[in-house]
Amino acid sequence: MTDSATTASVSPGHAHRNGKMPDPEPATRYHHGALPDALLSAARLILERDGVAALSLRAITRAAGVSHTAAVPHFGDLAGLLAELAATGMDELRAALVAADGTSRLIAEAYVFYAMDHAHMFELMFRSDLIDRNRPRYREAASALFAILAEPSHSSATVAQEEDKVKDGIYDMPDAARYTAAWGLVHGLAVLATDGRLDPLRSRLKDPVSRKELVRQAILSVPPLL
Amino acid sequence: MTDSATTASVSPGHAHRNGKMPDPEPATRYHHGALPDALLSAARLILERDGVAALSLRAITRAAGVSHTAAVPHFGDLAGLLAELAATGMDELRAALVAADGTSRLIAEAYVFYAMDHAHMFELMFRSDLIDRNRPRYREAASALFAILAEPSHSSATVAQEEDKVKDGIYDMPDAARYTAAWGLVHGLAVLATDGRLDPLRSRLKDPVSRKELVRQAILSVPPLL
DNA sequence: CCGGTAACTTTCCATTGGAAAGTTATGCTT
DNA sequence: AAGCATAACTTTCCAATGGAAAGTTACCGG
Repeated sequence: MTDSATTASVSPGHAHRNGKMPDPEPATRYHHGALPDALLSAARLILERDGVAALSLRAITRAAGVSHTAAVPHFGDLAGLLAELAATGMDELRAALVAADGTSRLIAEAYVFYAMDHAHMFELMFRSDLIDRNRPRYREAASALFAILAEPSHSSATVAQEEDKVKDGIYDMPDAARYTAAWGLVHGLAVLATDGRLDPLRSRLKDPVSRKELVRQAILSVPPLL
Repeated sequence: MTDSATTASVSPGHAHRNGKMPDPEPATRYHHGALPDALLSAARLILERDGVAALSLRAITRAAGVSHTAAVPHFGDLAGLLAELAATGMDELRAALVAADGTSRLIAEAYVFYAMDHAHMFELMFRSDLIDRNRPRYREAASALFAILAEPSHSSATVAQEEDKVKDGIYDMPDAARYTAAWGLVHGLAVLATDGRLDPLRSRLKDPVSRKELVRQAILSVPPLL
């Protein structure tokens, strides 16, 4: 087969910069109008359905109904496109952490659970060999994510104390060490869990529990770090 | 270019099953005699020099001076070969942990430092999309590695107590949670550090330190888990 | 000595990302 | 309102990949 199965054809969407409608419904048109979004949607679809390995330039463009080089003007190359997609994942993870507002343990849980609930996206987000980490969009999303983890407002100290500490975004070692440990813990748990690395242990459990429960207990076994 | 640069030609090695020397030095011979080892050596060379992305079947076989399908009889496919290579990495990491015998913090440090000192190998070891995790050699190496982390002998309890606990390799939840957290922490730190994810934070440090120092402080900021 | 089989090589193919060059439409300028 | 620069695409081409298939070579047990 040449394509067929993977052809999900993401619709154009129409959003010309000016309000002018370009044409009612010309089955296929040369200038797509909203290709970047269409490509990202198509890529997301493929990612969620078939995993990162299926994210080929050709599969994505095929799903969007364009030629396999059509992404170049917008994203440069595949790594550029995937970086933009990964950036949306970063945003979502960040939103999940913000939503889990509360104790540092709930934030930690939110990090790992997001990864488990969006394993493919999470993998893409940290596959440095696949994405162009220098894309501004990605850089900012990534740093905004870390900012949540390094936000001292979760701690027990007063607001005034903490606002003082974070001045100019400069950290002192005790804080940096704790943020690093916290990120390391949740990221490691996320990676191990989504990769099935915890299952051998889980199957040797006296009374078995779900992946998430094991992760939760693991987080609880560590005193709050933030 | 077709090859040249990547041609590192790993020497045959000679180890015919019987003691009989097959031929003094016939520049090239059809039956290599020790292809599996030669391929693994070549792969290791390429991995350490150029990273996992360079680990193509063709590059490896080229470096070993054989045709690009010569690995099939021995390893099945590329994922099989890489799994064997990754297994040796698992063994080395395990050895490093054993050598770091002592407090659980030193073991944790050894885990992360091995990853940082052998970043490419460490990446391969956990790239489930590249390796055939079902290969017995890999499975055993991986489980042996975890066994070190889950070895209660690092704790403060008596030998008798612990030997009792680990009976039949069945864990109860409190232990499992601690082992999971410990592995998560060191693995996460290893992944983040080797991927350069800690550098943005590091550059915002009041008084900068090396990657390793940051990692060490991070580990120290967490109470011993094992 | 000979036949079976494992260890290789050669050839072939589908798939990939990207470069290069051609085509089409858009919108800015006058 | 016309036309022209240019951005958004398509087509074609290429080198590289992993693996299947079929052909060769050499070892090894009888």
